[in-house]
Amino acid sequence: MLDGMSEPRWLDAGQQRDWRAFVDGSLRLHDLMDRDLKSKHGLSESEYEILVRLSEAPGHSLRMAELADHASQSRSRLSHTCTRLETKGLVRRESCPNDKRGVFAHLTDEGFAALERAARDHVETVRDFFIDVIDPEDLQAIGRAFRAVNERIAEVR
Amino acid sequence: MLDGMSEPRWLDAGQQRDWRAFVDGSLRLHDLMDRDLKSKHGLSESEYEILVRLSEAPGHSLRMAELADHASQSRSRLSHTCTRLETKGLVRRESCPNDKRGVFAHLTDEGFAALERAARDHVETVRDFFIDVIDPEDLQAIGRAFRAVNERIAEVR
DNA sequence: CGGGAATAGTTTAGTTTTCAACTAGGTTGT
DNA sequence: ACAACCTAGTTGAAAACTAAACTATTCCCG
Repeated sequence: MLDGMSEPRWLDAGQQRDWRAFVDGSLRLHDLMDRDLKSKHGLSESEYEILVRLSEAPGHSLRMAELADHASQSRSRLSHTCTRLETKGLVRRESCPNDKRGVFAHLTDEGFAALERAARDHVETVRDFFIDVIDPEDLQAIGRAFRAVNERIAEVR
Repeated sequence: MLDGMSEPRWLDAGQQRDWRAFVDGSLRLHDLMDRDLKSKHGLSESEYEILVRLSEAPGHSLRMAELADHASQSRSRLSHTCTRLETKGLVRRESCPNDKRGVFAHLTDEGFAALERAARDHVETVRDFFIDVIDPEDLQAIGRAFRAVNERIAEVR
């Protein structure tokens, strides 16, 4: 019975409360991290995230599409952000020899150094507002849960 | 020994993995919810959130500062968003009699109707990509954890 | 009371993000 | 080989967001 009019399956009180806690918490947490990185290192959270992913890639470089994927950003957004990072001298773009459409984003030494400095402070903030206020068991639950969420989202795109 | 040079307390592998799962998951989830609400109802996630909080307030209205707080938005952002919602006819602003600096944001009937329509679809998406893929125990852990995060963040502001 | 500090909210300007259009190179099928 | 289609990435304009300055009111305290 395909029925657009039927009552939706509303969340129960507990589910509602937990979902809301997540929505609020994640908004505030991202906001906090963003301000913190900006004020101390002049990097937005999304710029930071790009540097992190590049630093973990073999040769400190990654194709744009892959990087967009790892950093959970749209390609368009990544293009703009990379332009910014390039003018700051933290990233360099070079075209891919095999596929002439392709572009590699490459973390510069200066970029790596900037990331190292930022990461030291960032990890303290992550601890202070996230890790250290959460029961270790609950942290593992968060890991399990969000890995499942990521898998589910990956299915539809 | 207040020492800016000492090694930071890096996260262990598991903490790192769980923190990352959350960062990615929350970015993708917010992105998904935003697109979903926009395409089906022409509302951004933050507009939706404002309507929700107003709908729960006594008399469907709330002082701007309170609303900003409930919706985890800056006051500036709320002002802009409210202007938009007002031109859409979903919200009305009226000045506060007691405190002449103050402004009440009030959900219009049209706004309430729009929210009801949006909420029906939204809850399905929340289930589909969040509630239904998470073990109920883990969901409760998320609730506990993010309530703690919110409390910690509230301390510093 | 009166003056300085604090609070509520808006506005302006600058930056970032989104959306859709676009360029260009690759792939497939005939 | 070529036409149709797909993929990679960029761009430009519009929309949304941020930060800081600003207006107006209220609070606090000598």
